[in-house]
Amino acid sequence: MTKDFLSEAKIYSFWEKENFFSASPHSGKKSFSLLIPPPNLTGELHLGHAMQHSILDAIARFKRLQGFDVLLLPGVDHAGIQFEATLEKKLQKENLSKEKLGREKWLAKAWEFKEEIYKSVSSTWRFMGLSADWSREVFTLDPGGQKAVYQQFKTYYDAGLIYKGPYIVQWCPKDQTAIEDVEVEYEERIDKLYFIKYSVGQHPASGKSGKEFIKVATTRPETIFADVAVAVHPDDDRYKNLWGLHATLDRPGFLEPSRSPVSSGLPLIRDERVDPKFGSGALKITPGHDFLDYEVGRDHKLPIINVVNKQGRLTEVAGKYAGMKVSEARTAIVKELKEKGYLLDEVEYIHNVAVCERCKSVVEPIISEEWFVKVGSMAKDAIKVIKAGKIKFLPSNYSRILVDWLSNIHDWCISRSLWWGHRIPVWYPSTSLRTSGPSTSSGSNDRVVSLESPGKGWIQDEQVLDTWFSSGLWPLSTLGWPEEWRMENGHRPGASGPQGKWKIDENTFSKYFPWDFEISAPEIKYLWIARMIMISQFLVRQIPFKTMFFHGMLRDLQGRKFSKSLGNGIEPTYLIEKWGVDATRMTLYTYSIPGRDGRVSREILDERGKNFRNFATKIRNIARYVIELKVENGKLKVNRNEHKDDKWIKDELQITIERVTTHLNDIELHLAVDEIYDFIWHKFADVYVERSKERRSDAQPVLEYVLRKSLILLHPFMPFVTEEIYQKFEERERSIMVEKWPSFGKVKVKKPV
RNA sequence: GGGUUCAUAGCUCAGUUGGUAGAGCGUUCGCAUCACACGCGAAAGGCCCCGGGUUCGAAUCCUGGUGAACCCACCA
Repeated sequence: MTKDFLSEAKIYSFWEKENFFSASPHSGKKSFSLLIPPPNLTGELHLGHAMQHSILDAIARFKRLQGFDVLLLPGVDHAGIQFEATLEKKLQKENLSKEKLGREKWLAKAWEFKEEIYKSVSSTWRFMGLSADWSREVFTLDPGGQKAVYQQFKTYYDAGLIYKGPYIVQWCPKDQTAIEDVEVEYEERIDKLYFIKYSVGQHPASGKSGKEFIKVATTRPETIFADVAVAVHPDDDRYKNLWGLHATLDRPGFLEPSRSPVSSGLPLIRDERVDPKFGSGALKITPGHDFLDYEVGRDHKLPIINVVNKQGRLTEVAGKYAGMKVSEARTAIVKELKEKGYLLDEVEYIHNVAVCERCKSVVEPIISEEWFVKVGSMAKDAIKVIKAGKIKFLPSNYSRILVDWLSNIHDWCISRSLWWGHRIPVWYPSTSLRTSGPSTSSGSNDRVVSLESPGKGWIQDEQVLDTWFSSGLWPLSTLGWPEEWRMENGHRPGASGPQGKWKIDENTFSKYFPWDFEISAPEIKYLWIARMIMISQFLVRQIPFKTMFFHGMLRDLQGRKFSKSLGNGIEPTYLIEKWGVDATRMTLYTYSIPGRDGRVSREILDERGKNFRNFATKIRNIARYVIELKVENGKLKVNRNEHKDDKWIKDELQITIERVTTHLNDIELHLAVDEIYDFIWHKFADVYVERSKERRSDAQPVLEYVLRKSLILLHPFMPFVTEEIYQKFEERERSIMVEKWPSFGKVKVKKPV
């Protein structure tokens, strides 16, 4: 760490001590609220976070200087799946596991681990100069958050929007949980496409089975035990002769007797969703393990058979293959098919395989009992407010992108088989089945929705809620909803009001909600942004935020996302340690163009970092020059006849103030940075300061004036250098943070004191 | 398959209502000038992807190509 670091830390603690970051709900000032997207508790903050936080902080500081009562609210997200995966790795090293510890002990470990990670996140925030109101800092699993999430669940439940039911879900055998479509990635892989002989069984016309057979193409021969039909396209002439005969089909004979309930006599069905051009045009229908098949099966009222369990192993349905892993079973079954002559053909086949976004293991479509929210009507309301232009999106085309997605929305699967999260607030009498799972179909009449146990003999649902269920509530829960909200609607909170860090203040909710500004990476526009809009609209009939800013993604030079597995990540601390916080922030602003991705490498970032580090030095030197004479001349004469240079620099300053202000209002920070940089270096320093040397004392008042305004203009972007210089330069003010943002009307040179 | 975005100096990119191109880094030349060598002064470098259209005039608007990237859906 360099010297600069220490002084930055000193400045930061000075600001904190002076309470400059706190919002003041009771002040008469107009409010401006910014909500920090809660980072996932999985480790260090990355470059994208650093950019997000720098943008938020610049706007917060700008608004504060403009005289607003600014609320910049920090918090972190528990990030269920990701957190558990990170913790699991850590526990493995200690030779521990979820199974060994059990739920209670594991949760204690988890909270310890949370604190550990949190410390690093929190220190990075302070390090970057984030002027957040730490007194209001929140965590999704805090008591207040629990209460808010419960209220959300209860509201949906009472409105009849929540149901539990069997559903085909993407199941991650490694993370042992259902994951959402949006959490699934597709990897291109080369696999084999197998053509298997299904013989025509009972031939109703002749009464006996003939030698006829049809070829069925599949990439997953191991699910053959869960077949319940074979489907062809209705117009496919190749199979016309079989329809009229009500033929049934048998799978390869050696597979019997398996314990499959449907072991032979598969019906031949016709369905338009079958692509006659693919493979042989005949598709085996396996509703338990394929999304398309699930739908086809449902529409044809076919049974569902599970042949793959949640551990990714075959069930007893598979007879002698039971217990084998999917991949092992596939090899073994193909071998036997080949030996017995049922494998008609196999070809290499490139296709997309669904993998878990986080752990990259192949996900299994599986039937599971899960909780859902019917979001259809909520989505419609969200579409309405978006279409009405109530929310300003940057870039603007995101409003249509979100509307498109909301228009085709499916019910939201909100249950996850994890421990880290908000446990589903549903209780069952201990006599009934309590776990969610494939075989469970507990009666719905005897369950109770409650945050606390309804009493002895009740057992809580084992699952937790999807992380996004609480993240989607973030704009509300951070401001004390539902207690605060009810208060303002005439209800006093009961004795069981929120505790912990959550502040309840009667003015908070109405003053800061809806949020003035929210920022996000585009990749979570559906997971998070769309849901916040739906949820706010449903629960409080208001939009969650007025301006929604989507920054671009920082990528590597090949355009790839930064990821741990690729090892192409660049930590913000790399830049900070090399060039300082202010320069790092400036570098990041040059990439903060709405919706536009940036390609970076260490070398490229270093170029800019170095440049802005030099810029910081430049300003220090300008200040040194200006201050030199200031000390000598306590009093300065105002020159009556304005020199042409003075007039020029003041005009240039006016233009710069106007442009920087406009660009900040439009959230075009890269342009604002450009303007201020160009003005300070190439106009003020290169021209005015140079020329002032010939008329030094005459120019002094203007030098001081321009420097003072420049520092204020630059402060939102480079908070530390500007404060450092300001402290040396001004004696009467406490901090640059309590200065006034310059206006760009007609400004006269202030009479120097 | 559906959608979005991008194509500007050697590199990474700006360019806000259409009016003969800008930054940073790099390159070349000169300078230890008393705020600053993390600097100062100067210079080279671009049919603004290609074709067509609108216009007095287009990097900027429309259309068609070509190339690149991303998002969504997903084929057994």
